[in-house]
Amino acid sequence: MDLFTALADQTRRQILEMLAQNKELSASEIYAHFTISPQAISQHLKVLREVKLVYVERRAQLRIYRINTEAMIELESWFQKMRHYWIHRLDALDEVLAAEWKEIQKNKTSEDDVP
Amino acid sequence: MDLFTALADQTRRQILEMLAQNKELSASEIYAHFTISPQAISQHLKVLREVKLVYVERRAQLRIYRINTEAMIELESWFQKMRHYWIHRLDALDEVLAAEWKEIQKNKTSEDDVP
DNA sequence: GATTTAATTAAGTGGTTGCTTAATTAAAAA
DNA sequence: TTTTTAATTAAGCAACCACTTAATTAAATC
Repeated sequence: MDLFTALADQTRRQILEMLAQNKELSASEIYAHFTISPQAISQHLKVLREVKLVYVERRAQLRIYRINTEAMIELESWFQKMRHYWIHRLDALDEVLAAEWKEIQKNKTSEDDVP
Repeated sequence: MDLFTALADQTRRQILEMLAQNKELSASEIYAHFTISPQAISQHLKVLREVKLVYVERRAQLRIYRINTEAMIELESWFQKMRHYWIHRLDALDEVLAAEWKEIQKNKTSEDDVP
């Protein structure tokens, strides 16, 4: 089970999205958002723990989960590497820059408003 | 089969890496780099076609493959969205920026040498 | 037309996966 | 101490997945 495989499942992606938006969540808080069984969620959380996309802290009977942002950045770095590859293909420079520019503009306007 | 699921397999990631570095490759050129059977590679290429991570052109008996960079950018945008989430959590701002800064510096030094 | 080349599709299979229900463990509350 | 709460682990299963070999399709070459 590697990082990319862990991301293949939509439920797990949704869990990560929740954890990206919240400092920490207990297992109960996480599975309250799903219709599938708590045991199924627990299995997904186990996968995420094993690939270190999340951390868990035992707090009495609570299991508190947090996202590992460094692992997320590591995943993202693969896409940056890929972009680097095709950007540095001289044959594709013009068309690639145009497509990227369009996408970067779309994302950049919301990312620059860091307080 | 969605974009993330297509990326779960290492062989498919390797195919995409090859296509990111080359304008186009025939199926034969692709599977020449692997020890698994050509039929297995063909099945992986089919997955990549179905989720539109690659394009294929019939050129006589050749099947010429190219990467769809826009789909790659779409995938990457999910990570950008996730980063946006945790950056905008006020509780995590300090520690997150530190981890990100370290990673961005690592990637930025190689990405700025666009010719 | 027969043979070769390029590639895909078909069929089969052992292992994995995402779900379920059942059972267990750990801690708090009564 | 018993009951409740929180969560995980165990067991089961149908569907899926990544591989294989076999067969087929399409185009070029002889």
